[in-house]
Amino acid sequence: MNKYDSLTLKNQLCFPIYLCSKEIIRRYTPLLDDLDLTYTQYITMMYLWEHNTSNVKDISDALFLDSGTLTPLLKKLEAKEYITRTRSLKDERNLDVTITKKGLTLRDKALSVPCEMSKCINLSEDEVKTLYSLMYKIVGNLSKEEE
Amino acid sequence: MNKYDSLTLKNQLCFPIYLCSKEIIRRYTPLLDDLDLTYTQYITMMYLWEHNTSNVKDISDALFLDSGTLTPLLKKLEAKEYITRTRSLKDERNLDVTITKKGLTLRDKALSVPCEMSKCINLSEDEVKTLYSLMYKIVGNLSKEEE
DNA sequence: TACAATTAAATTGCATACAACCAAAAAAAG
DNA sequence: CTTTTTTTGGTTGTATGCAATTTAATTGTA
Repeated sequence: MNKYDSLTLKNQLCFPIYLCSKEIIRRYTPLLDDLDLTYTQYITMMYLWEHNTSNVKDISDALFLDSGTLTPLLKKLEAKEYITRTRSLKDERNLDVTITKKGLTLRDKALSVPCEMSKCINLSEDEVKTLYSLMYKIVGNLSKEEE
Repeated sequence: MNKYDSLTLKNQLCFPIYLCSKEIIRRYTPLLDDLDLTYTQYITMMYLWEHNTSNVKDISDALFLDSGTLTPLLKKLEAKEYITRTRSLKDERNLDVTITKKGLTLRDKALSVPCEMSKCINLSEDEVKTLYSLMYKIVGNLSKEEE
């Protein structure tokens, strides 16, 4: 026990969270290769599968990604013909992002991914529930402090 | 309840983990500015504060970062004069990474960081313990599958 | 001891991430 | 109805991350 104990890796809570996130995303990669999606593109598609049409701001708010990340990412999804990008007629500042037929089709191919992932994660239902709520609690606490 | 329920953001466990990691790192940034460190550089220094001397492979194993990430990062830490990089005499394939006096001094300046962070995270001791063990459980499960 | 296999870093290429800044459009204020 | 402010996306710059490849050094083997 010494004065620098708080600065050891094994006493960090953030480090395993960081590890966990990285390793999970690394594990997604081969599962998503079939869909020609990266992890970030996958969650973007997931948002669009639920909403069909949206814009950069709403996607940004939902996924906690800024335009510097989203603009090139959405261009890549457009290049793969999973979405379309058009200026809104009502408000030219907005960019309408809409899923295509090809993008919708992808949803069926993606159905096996969540199941495969949860097999890798391999937690009990209770553990998943606990973890889920703790994660959102932290995210909430972090944004609370920020106002 | 429909067939695509497993593909909604709110039913993902991985998404809040990913969010949490990102938001925590974003919160580290201003705290680490004083030390002229990024988050990844910070955990690398943390490892070196404990070990004084190491090499790329051991750092890589400890931090789950590959040489493609570490090589440029260590060069930056060298440029800041926090570490030295020299080829090992015993085995020229190895790169000796050693902390400098300036790098050691940094440790005292860093002492306030963990405390500040845990104030932002704001979880109870029990919650921290639960979360910590669940995170390492997942990391363990993921690497188990990988042999 | 030659030669193959292994190991450690470095390099290359691609995809995030975010801060900081910018430009255009729309809304608010006077 | 101008002028100012705010909002929305885009751009630029810096720093990861990782897969795949390469190079050099060392180890194992016939």
